[in-house]
Amino acid sequence: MVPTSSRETAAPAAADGLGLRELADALDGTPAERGLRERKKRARRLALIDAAQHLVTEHGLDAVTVEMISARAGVSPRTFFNYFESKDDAVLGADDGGLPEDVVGTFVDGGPTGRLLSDVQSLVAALLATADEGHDRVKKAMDLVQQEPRLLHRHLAWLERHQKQIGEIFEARRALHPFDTDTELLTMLVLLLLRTSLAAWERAGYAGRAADHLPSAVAQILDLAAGDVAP
Amino acid sequence: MVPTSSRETAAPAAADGLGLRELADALDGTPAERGLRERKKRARRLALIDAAQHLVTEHGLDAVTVEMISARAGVSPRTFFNYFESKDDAVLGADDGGLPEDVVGTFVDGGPTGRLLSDVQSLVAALLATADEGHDRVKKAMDLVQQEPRLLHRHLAWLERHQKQIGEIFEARRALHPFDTDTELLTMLVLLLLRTSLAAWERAGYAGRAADHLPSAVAQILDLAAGDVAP
DNA sequence: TGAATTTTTGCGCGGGGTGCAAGAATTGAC
DNA sequence: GTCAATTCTTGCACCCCGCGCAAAAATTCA
Repeated sequence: MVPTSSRETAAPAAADGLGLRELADALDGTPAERGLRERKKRARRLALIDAAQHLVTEHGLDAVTVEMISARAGVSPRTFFNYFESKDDAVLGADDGGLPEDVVGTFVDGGPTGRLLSDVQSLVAALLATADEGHDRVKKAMDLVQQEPRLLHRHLAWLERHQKQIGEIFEARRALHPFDTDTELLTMLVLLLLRTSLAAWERAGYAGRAADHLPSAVAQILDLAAGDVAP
Repeated sequence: MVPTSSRETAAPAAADGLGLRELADALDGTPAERGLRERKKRARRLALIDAAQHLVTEHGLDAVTVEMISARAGVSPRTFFNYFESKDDAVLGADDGGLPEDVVGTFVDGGPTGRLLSDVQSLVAALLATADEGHDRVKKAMDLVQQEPRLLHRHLAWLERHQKQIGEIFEARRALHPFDTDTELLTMLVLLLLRTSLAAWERAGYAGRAADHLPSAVAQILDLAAGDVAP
């Protein structure tokens, strides 16, 4: 449940020179985990995601069973459900991550720009930043969503999970810096910006970072509005 | 699969005076169906929706099984799946309906206003109009979505089903009257407007028609944009 | 090394959803 | 009204998802 922030990956990680380092890398590629248990857990999780993504790209979502995935990952089917709530979650490697506290704080305090749309943009940018950490797994997940539209609803599942948090963030800001926009609408706006940015990122062949495509999405909304009020 | 347009309901339907009329009304409330078969089918469908909605409001979504629903509706569990693809569809009474051809035609031809946002608004209004036809069933569905957020993803499921059609509509218009906005973004915008309007309608206690709350949603977007470009 | 804790795994079960073929009901022709 | 064609329902068998439970295996800590 705790957001397994993959910050460690990019961190300096000065050599805590143990012979276990090699094992850790062999298992996973992610160094500097606290213990054998944690490393194995992480390794299994990634193995399951990889297995799921491989199998689905090859045979299609419906032809792949949890049994196949767990077999390919070398664990029992029952164990699969210790790691994921559903097959779809494994395919997408649902990492969550949540919003960083500092970003939330700034937003609630009426920042960073003081303009609501732009500040929502900063929230979405923070969300998209987690996509960049996810290496190829996120990209593969994107491709799979494209290939299997049925997976699209997981975006909403994600929203549902964070709906409350996001709603509270908006309410907190509203209390300090009143605005008229419905919380409902803003929540959907977050989803819209996420989807649009990720789609554009995908169309660009995953060049650069996902958040690079956010400004364009926002600009399109501004254009849309400008074109409507003053044709 | 064919959208069971509820146009017949409003149609003049000159009396094809059979004694069966009473039976039809007893079964359903909707007069003037073509044959016994069609009427029974409609009656069963509505019975299943009512059963599902009743049971779910009473016991919660997860405590209700397809078996219960079909038992309450007086059909076999197997028959349930002749009418709905999933339990959720029955609960929401997924009626679809699709977009009326004339509305689509006008939109593709660059109408009705020539301003993209406003014209998207007309599409959403047409979609919302079908919600008004649905009497209480739609309202109940809305309440249930509120009560069981897990049902929310059916909005997206709906989108998935029509994504292609909607995308094509946008592309068709783009061919005649070029614009820059991503099809992706517009599709999500439709969803955003739908959700926001329905939510507002619900907050208003279902007073008036769902589409009445659409302009406010659009206005909020315009405000958002205006506040961002010129604080 | 041995006890405590965590995790995996096998087992069983309820429920969703589908293909199939038999049988019941509706329809249309006569 | 009767009978054949069509359509629909239903029971049956089946696979898969997802979870609770308890035994067994692995890891941690002393």
